[in-house]
Amino acid sequence: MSEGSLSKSGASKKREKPAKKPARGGSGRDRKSGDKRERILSAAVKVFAKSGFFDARVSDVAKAAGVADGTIYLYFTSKEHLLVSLFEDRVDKLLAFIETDLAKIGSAKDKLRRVIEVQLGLLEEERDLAEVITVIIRQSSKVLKEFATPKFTSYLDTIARVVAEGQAAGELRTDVSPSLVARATFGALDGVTFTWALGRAEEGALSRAASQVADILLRGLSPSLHEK
Amino acid sequence: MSEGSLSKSGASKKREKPAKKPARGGSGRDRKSGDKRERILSAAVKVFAKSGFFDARVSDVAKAAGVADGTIYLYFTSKEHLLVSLFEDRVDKLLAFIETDLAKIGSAKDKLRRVIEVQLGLLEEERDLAEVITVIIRQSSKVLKEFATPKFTSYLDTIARVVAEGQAAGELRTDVSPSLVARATFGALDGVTFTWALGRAEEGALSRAASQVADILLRGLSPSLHEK
Amino acid sequence: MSEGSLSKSGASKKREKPAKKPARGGSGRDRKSGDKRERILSAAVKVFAKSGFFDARVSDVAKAAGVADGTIYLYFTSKEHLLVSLFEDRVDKLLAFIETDLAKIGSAKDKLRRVIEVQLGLLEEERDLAEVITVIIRQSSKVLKEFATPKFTSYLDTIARVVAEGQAAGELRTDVSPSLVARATFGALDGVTFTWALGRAEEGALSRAASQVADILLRGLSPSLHEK
Amino acid sequence: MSEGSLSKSGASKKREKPAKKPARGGSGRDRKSGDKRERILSAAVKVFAKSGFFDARVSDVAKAAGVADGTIYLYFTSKEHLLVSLFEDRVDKLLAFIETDLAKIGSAKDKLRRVIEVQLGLLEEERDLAEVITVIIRQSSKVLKEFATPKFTSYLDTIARVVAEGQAAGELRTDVSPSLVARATFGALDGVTFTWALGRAEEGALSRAASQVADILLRGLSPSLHEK
DNA sequence: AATGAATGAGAGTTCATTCAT
DNA sequence: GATGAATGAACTCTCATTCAT
Repeated sequence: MSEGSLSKSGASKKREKPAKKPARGGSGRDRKSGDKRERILSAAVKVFAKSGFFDARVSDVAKAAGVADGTIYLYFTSKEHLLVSLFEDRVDKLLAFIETDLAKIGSAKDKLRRVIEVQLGLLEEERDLAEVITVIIRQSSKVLKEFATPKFTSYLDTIARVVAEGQAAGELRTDVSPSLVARATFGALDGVTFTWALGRAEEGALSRAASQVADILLRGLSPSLHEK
Repeated sequence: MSEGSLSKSGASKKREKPAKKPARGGSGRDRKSGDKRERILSAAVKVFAKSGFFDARVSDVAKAAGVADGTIYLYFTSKEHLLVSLFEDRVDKLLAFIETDLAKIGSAKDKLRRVIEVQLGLLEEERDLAEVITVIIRQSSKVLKEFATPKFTSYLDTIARVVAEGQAAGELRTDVSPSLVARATFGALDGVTFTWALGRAEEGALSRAASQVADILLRGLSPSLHEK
Repeated sequence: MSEGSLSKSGASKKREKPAKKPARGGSGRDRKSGDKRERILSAAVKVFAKSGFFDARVSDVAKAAGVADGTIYLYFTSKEHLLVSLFEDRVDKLLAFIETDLAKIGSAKDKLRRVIEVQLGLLEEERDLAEVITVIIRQSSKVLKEFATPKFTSYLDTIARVVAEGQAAGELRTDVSPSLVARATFGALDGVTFTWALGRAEEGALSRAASQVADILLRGLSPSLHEK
Repeated sequence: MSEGSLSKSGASKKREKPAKKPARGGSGRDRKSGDKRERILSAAVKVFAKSGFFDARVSDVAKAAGVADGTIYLYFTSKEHLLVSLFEDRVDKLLAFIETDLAKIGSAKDKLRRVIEVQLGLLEEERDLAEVITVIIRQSSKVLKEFATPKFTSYLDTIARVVAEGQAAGELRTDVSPSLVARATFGALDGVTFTWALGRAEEGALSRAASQVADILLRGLSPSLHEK
C-alpha cells in the first residue's frame, strides 16, 4: 500500500483569514519555513490523538507546532474549527483518493475490495490520524453532527452506489440494502481500525486484516447459488 | 425482541463511597427517595446523549434527575465516574444477557445471529443509550482506555470464542482470524447503530437491519464449497 | 445634607439568577452575613472608581468583596452587567429620592434649588459613587448607550418638567427651552462633581458649590424685568 | 460659525519617536505619503467615537486610515498615546483658537458668550470629535488624570480669568467663585454637547443652544440690582 | 518608511466539586 | 441524606505590540 501520506500534502486549499503565503524562496526549507497552517494541523493530529479533543489544550497544540498560542487563531477561528479543518483536510483527501481510484476499476467486487484496502491501508500509515478519525471526531457533538455526518454520508453513498451497481450487474446478492451494506462495511472497517489504534497497533496488521475482511464481505455479498 | 429494558433494572452492583440505600421500611415519608441513583443514571443517559459528555454539565444531569447538584456526588465520585457507572450498569447487563442467552444455543451460526439480534434489538429500544454506547463512550480518553476497552475486549472475546468454536466444528471458514471477525462484526453493528442514532432513527430499522447483517456475515463466514 | 447613604440600603430589588436570600437570623450580622450581592456592588464602586471599568479586573472586585471570582457570576451575568446593576441600584435610588422630595415642594424655583442640593449633596457623601456616575458610566459604550442614556433621559425629563411648570407659573423666563435648561443644569452639576471627584475633593466643597450654582442658575432663569 | 476645521490642520506639534516627515521634494512617487499621521488621527477620531477607546482595536484604526497596523507605531508609541495625541492635536487647537479670539474682545460678558459659541460651534461641525472630547477622553484613567486634567484645568483657568476680570470690572456678580463658574459653565456646555452627540444630533441644534445657554448664564452672572 | 504575520501575556468566564446547613 | 451557594483552577481567545522583511 503506497498511496502516499495524507498529511503534509500539497497546497492547502482553504484558509480562513490570512492571505499570507509568504515568499518561500528556493533556499532553506527548514526553520520557520512558513507553512504554519500545515504545522498546526500536524501538531493537532498528534495532540488530539494523544489527549482527545477536550483534554487537549490549544496551547499544547501550539507548543507541538512550535508557534505561539495566538498564531493558531490566525489560521483557525476556534479550537473546534481546528478539528473541523483537520477533518476537512485529511478526510477529503482520503475520499478524493478513493473515488479517483474506484473509477479505474471495473467490477463492483474489485471496487469493494479496493475501498477496504485503501481505507485500512492509508490509516495504517498514520495511526494518529486513524485515532482522530475513529475516535476524536465523535467528541465534539457540533463537529460530529454538523460537519462530519454530511461528509461521512457522502462516503457511505459512494460505497452504496458500488453495491447497487454490483447488484444490477448480478455480481452481488440483491436481497440486502446497499445503504445498509455501506454502513456495515464502513463500521466493520472502523471497528477494526478503532481496536487497532487503541491497542498495540502492530505493523502490517491492518493490511493483513484488509484482505480477510474483504474475503468475508465479498463472500457474504455473493449471490446465492440458485440466484445465479 | 423483548429482552427487557436495560435500565431501571434491579440492584445496583457497584458503588464507590456511600453506604446509602437507606432503611426503606414501610414508613419512608418520602416514597421514591431510594432510587436516586437510578434516577441520576437515567438522567445522565439522556443528557449525555443530547449534549455529549463534555458539553453536558453535571448540573444539567442533576436538574434532569430532579436532585441537587451535590446529591450526584453522594452516588458518584466524579462526572467521569458517572459515565463509567453508566457503562458498567448498562453494558454489563447487555453482556450478561447475551452470554446467558448464548449458552442456550447450539450452533455457532445461530449464536452469531443471536448476538447481532440482541445488540441491535436492545439498542433500538433505547436510542439514548445507543448514542451513549456508540458515541459518548469514546469521549473521555480515560474512560475509554482504562475502562471501556477491557470490558469491550471481553465482549469481543466472547464473540471470537463463538467464531473459534464454529471453526472447530466445521461450521465456519477457517481462513480468517476469530478475533478479527469479532472486531469487524462488532464494528459493523456499531456502524449501523451509529448512523441510526445520528440519523432519523426509524422505528424497527435496527431489527430489520439485524437480519440482513446476519445474512451477509454468516454467508461470508461459511466454509468454501471445497472446504466442506 | 443628610439624605442618607445611597448604598448599603434596604432590600435589593432585582436579582438575576439566584433565589437565595439565606436565613439571616437576628444573630451575628458580621462575618459571612450573606449579602453577597451588596458586598459585590460596594466593592465594584470602589474598584471601578479607582481603576476605571476596563482596567478593573473582575478578580479585583472579587477580592475587594471578599468572595471568589466565580461568585460574582452567581449575581451578575457579566462584568458589564455588574456596571449596569451598579447604576440601576444606585442611580435609581438617587432619582427616586429626588422625585419624592420634589413632590413636597411648591415653587419651581425651590424645586430646582433642591435638585441641585440633592445631586451634589448625595454625591459628596460618596465620592467613589460620584466618580462612577460621572466618569465610569461613560466607559462602556454599550452600557452608556443602551442603558444609562434612557435612565438619564428620564432624569432630564424630570428637571425639564419642573422648568416648564415654572415657566407656566410665571416664575421662570419663557425664552429658553426647558429641555435645554435641564441638560445644561445637569451638565453644570456633572462638571462640578467631575472636577471635584478628580481633584482633591475637599470636604464640604460640593455643598458650598450647590448654593452658588443654584444662585446663578435661578437668577439666570428669572424672568426679565419687563417680562414680569 | 466658520472658525474652520479642527482637523487636517497645519503642522503637527509633538511627536515622540520618529524623525519622520520625509523629504517631500517635488519628486515623491507616492504622493500623499506624508500625511500618514493626520490620516491616522482622523481615523482614530472616527473609530474611537464609534466604539469607545477600549473597544476600538488598533487594527480598526489602521484599517480606517488605510495603513498597516505597525505603521501606527511609527507615529505613536501606544494606543493610549494615540488618544493623547488626538486630544493634544484637536483640543490644543480649540484652546488656542479661543484664547486668540478672546484677546480681540473687550467686555467679559462678550468673552463668555464667545467661549460658549466657539465651544459649541466647533464641536457641532465635528460630531465624532465632540464624542471623543465629551466621552472618550474619560475612558482611559491614565489619559484622563495625567494628561487631560491639566490641559482641561488650563482651559478652566482661562474661563475663570475672564470671570474674575468681569467681577473686577463690575460687569459680573462678585458673590460667586470664578473657578466654580468656570467649572459649571464648562459642565453645562459639556452636558449639552454630550446629550447632543449621543442623541440625534440635529443640524444647528448646538448653535441655537449656545445663545440660550449664554443668555441664562450671563443673566445669572449679572450683578444684583442693588450691587450695581 | 512601511508592512502584517507573529507573538504571548492576560482577561473574562465556566463548571466540577465541596461543605456548612 | 440532601441541598445549592460558594469556590477557584483552568480554559479559550483577544489584541496591543514587535520585528524581520
